[in-house]
Amino acid sequence: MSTAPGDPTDELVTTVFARHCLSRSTLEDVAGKWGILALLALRESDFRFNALRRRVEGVSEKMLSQTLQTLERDGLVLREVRTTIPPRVEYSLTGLGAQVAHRLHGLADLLEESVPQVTEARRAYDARPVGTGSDPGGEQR
Amino acid sequence: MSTAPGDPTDELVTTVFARHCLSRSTLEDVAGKWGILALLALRESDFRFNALRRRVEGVSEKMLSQTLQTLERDGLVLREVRTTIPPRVEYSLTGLGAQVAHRLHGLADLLEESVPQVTEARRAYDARPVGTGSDPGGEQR
DNA sequence: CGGCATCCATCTCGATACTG
DNA sequence: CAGTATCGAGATGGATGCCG
Repeated sequence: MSTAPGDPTDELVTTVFARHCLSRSTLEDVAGKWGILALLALRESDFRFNALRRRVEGVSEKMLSQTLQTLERDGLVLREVRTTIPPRVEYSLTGLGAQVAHRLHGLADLLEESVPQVTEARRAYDARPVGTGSDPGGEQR
Repeated sequence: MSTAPGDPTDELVTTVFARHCLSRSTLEDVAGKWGILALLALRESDFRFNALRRRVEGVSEKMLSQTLQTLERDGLVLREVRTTIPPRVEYSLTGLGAQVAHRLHGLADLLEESVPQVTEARRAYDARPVGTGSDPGGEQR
């Protein structure tokens, strides 16, 4: 009984809802506070560490480093080191990373376009007094 | 100089990288640990609170409540209350929410398919000793 | 330059308890 | 059933110092 009763049964059979599924942990790695932004940035071009840090406003050295390690571990980001002085480390997307980033770009794009809608929705939400009495049915049982 | 030198200049002109852009805050609302899962679940069907809670494994009452409030405020989720006894609250996607959820579904789907790749990538990453000497160029400058 | 290690302030999250 | 309130644990993020 893994599907809800009356489920329209679209083709979404993923198990991201499952607690310990790897796809869910990957999803969290990607979607964490900085994962999306890092992937989107790398979609524009390869970056060296500090350049990437500048591109993603507000990220700390620590969190960017940690985020990139996670993404590298998941096989989404490639890290190339040149042990020169000064060092030079280039980050880029792997094939899989590019596919993920492509999807994220679609999402970010949509949200960008929807800024006016979201702004209005927030305004309306914040403006409403208290019990917005949406109480259509009176079935008391 | 908002674009990196040598930028291929694809059409991604969003400002999600900017610290205080509304699209970025919305992105964080959506992509937070539970936002994605809630939206994906609601894509399957409408849900009442506890049913949704069961669908999204591991979410606490508090976080689900908080997540839904945020999504409602952003205009992605609709909340319908029936003040009967016992109370009955239905959650569903708005038009915008459905668009967002559609994108997220694509992402989740991709990650599902990529489970083997990610598994292997993690294994390889964890197995490697230390300095995976990728040091192609010796340009010391 | 590109890190990692440590300390420390803060914020988020989750379990529990309580309300309508 | 559908939440809110509270509190402790852990994650997050900044500052600083060190290393290759």
